[in-house]
Amino acid sequence: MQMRTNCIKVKPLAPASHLAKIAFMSEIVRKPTPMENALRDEGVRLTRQRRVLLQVLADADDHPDANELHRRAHSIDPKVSLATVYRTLSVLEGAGVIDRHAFEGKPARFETADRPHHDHLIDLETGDVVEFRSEKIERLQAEIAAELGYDIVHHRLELYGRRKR
Amino acid sequence: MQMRTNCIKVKPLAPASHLAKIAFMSEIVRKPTPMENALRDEGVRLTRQRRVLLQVLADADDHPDANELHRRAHSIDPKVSLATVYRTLSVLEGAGVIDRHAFEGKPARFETADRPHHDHLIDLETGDVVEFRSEKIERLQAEIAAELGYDIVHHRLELYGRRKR
DNA sequence: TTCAATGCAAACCCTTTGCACGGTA
DNA sequence: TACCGTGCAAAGGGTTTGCATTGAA
Repeated sequence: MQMRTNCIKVKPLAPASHLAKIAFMSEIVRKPTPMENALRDEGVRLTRQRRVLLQVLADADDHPDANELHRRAHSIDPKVSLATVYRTLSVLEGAGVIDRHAFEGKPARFETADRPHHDHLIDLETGDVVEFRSEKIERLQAEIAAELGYDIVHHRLELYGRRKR
Repeated sequence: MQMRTNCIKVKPLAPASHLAKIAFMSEIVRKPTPMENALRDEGVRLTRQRRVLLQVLADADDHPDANELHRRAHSIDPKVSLATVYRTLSVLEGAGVIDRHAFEGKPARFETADRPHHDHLIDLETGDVVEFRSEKIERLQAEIAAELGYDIVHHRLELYGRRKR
């Protein structure tokens, strides 16, 4: 999801032997992503670890958990620890740039919050997550809460199912 | 919730000094509750600990967690351990006589499954749980899952809110 | 009498935290 | 340079499990 392809500005046709140097340069000239800006707005430092995690999150389209995010980040840069992944995830959640989902008592799974609100259907066999959105359900939820005398702060709707065959 | 008052058959006006004996007798003559029958149908033994937990669950109307259930059961009979509470809760869940809810990554909370399906609104300030049911939402959920090519096995709808004032 | 169920404590899993060091602003 | 963020390992909270013992059937 979300094209974060590469805004990396590199001379085309650079010889392979210069890759390391180019990668280093790209760190400098790349324009800040929306998530990076959000972090800056939070007044927190933009460390190498956080940049890597941001990258991994932007590339993910499968709602990974903290462990999986660490695995991916660590494979890009071994200097990313699991503790930092957790700490950064909290910061990002606080900044509103990612959403945390606690499906069925399982470890929390994360996704970037760059798309409009939606709910989830979880495939019980594969763990796959399908996203959907229903205006009608959203409206009904608000009505119900109002009737019960509450203001909704947030809500969760999860469907657990098996693929029809 | 649910009247489990007492099907205990005891001579009325029994002197207080005989309470212990009467309690013992009531164990014998009390007719089995639906939950006890469900356990028997599962082919598991009906131990003292399980009877106590069943009792506590039947009396609860506040969606207690395992720890709280243990506290209550233990105050009735100190010979109920937390491990047994967890083990029995699993058995009961398997037998379909209780429902387990994992609200917001918090410890699981339980309720008897003797009433029709309903969803929950959680008061973010007090942790109170309000139950509700919406046929419309139920129907919409089924439609959505079908459109996505899935059969719903179960679902969760939780509203998190703050009391209006 | 048998073997499922128990209590206890240790183990588990996910997540958070204390501390001394390291790197961003 | 200041001090926030880090890695590491230890601690935390909820839940499960191995094992010898108990007790329901």
